[in-house]
Amino acid sequence: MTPNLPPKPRKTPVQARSTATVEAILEAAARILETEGLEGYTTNAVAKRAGVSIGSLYQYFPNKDAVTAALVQTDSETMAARMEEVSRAYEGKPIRDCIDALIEVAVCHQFDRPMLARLIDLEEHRLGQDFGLSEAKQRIVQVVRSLLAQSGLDLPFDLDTVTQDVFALAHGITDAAGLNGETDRTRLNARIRHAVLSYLGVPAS
Amino acid sequence: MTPNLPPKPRKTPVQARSTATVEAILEAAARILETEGLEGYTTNAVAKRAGVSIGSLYQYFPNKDAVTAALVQTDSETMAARMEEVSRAYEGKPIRDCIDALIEVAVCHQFDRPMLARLIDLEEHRLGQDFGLSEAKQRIVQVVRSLLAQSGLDLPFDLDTVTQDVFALAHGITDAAGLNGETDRTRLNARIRHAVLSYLGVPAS
DNA sequence: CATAAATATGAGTGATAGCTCATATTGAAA
DNA sequence: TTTCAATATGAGCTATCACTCATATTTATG
Repeated sequence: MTPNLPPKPRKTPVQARSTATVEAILEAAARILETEGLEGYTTNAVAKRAGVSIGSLYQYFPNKDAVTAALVQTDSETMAARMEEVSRAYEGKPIRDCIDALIEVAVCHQFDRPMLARLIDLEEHRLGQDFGLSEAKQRIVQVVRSLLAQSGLDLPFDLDTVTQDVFALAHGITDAAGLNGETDRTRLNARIRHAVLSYLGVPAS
Repeated sequence: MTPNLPPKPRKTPVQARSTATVEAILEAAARILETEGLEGYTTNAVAKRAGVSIGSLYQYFPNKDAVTAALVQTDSETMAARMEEVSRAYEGKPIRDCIDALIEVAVCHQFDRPMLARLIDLEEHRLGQDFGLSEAKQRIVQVVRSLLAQSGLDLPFDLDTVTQDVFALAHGITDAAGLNGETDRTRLNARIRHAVLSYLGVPAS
């Protein structure tokens, strides 16, 4: 049986040409979400802005959600890589400095493209775990979790809760600042730093 | 000139019947956003769940965005009223208690319907100020702003920044908890309380 | 060059969403 | 009861969106 089920239409790019096409599509998707929001986020619009035909898009992505999922995944993996790098670079150094650097990364990630970050977050939840999205996200959490575990701090709640809350409050503050049109990143860093350190109970320097 | 521009088709309900219709529509809209998300949020679906015809919906709302805007506005006004009530009730009492009560209100507002709260927030920003949404939101902010102003606390940043950040971090923590499927509201309150009080520099009790 | 695989194209298709409008029903005032 | 405004109805129009497919072009390889 299984006569001719159209075999999951997603070719893997092998030539440089098609790799560029896929990259252009993902970049276009990001830019459209950023500037037009979900309403303007159509596959035809993405293809057009990427400078490729709609047919090309569907050669590499079986459907629209797959484009979104790829965007989310790329985004998460970039973030994970940066945070792991910072974590390595600050090994042995004071925790305050490491937290500062991590905040810098996180803020940079969502502050100058607030709408995009927000919508990626939304779509990530909508798509759920069914697309294998969670792996990179867990690596991100793990960086902070183990940093806190090794810190010797007397945490106000259990380790997982504190980890989640630190992310969440930093996320919340950044989100609000971004949507509010703020531009002073240094100032934003200072505020998040204050919020995080005081939540953790790190004594003032 | 101006021959017969279809005069902004929005009737104001005058009989009890139509008031009930409008309420049913808004309630249905909320429930659909909560359970189906933006994908299932169509005017036809809203009308169906409200138990009215699609034509009735368009008698009272000129378009889909107007339904959303009304939902947002109702939501904001409920929130504003509750916070103002708490603010009045706790006048003269210790600021810690008032903050607790305000957190209770805020958490209650978005914790048990996290998806709805999230999407309302998103749509609110998408619609922008063009719908006169901001008035109730400003009242909400004002409650906390004046509470802080009268507190005599030595704030870590300027008043408006602190106000915004307190909202944002509480919002972030609640959002994450809600999406994470947590159910223990008391515990969540404690965490937000800790985050807010330590951010504000209120000494431990 | 020859050939086949990889890649690109874009008009077209089916489904659905927002919204209209002609008509029907209900309620209130006289 | 008569009459008219208020309210309700839902089939159907139009636009748009996700997605397909037959065809054309480009590249790799021998």
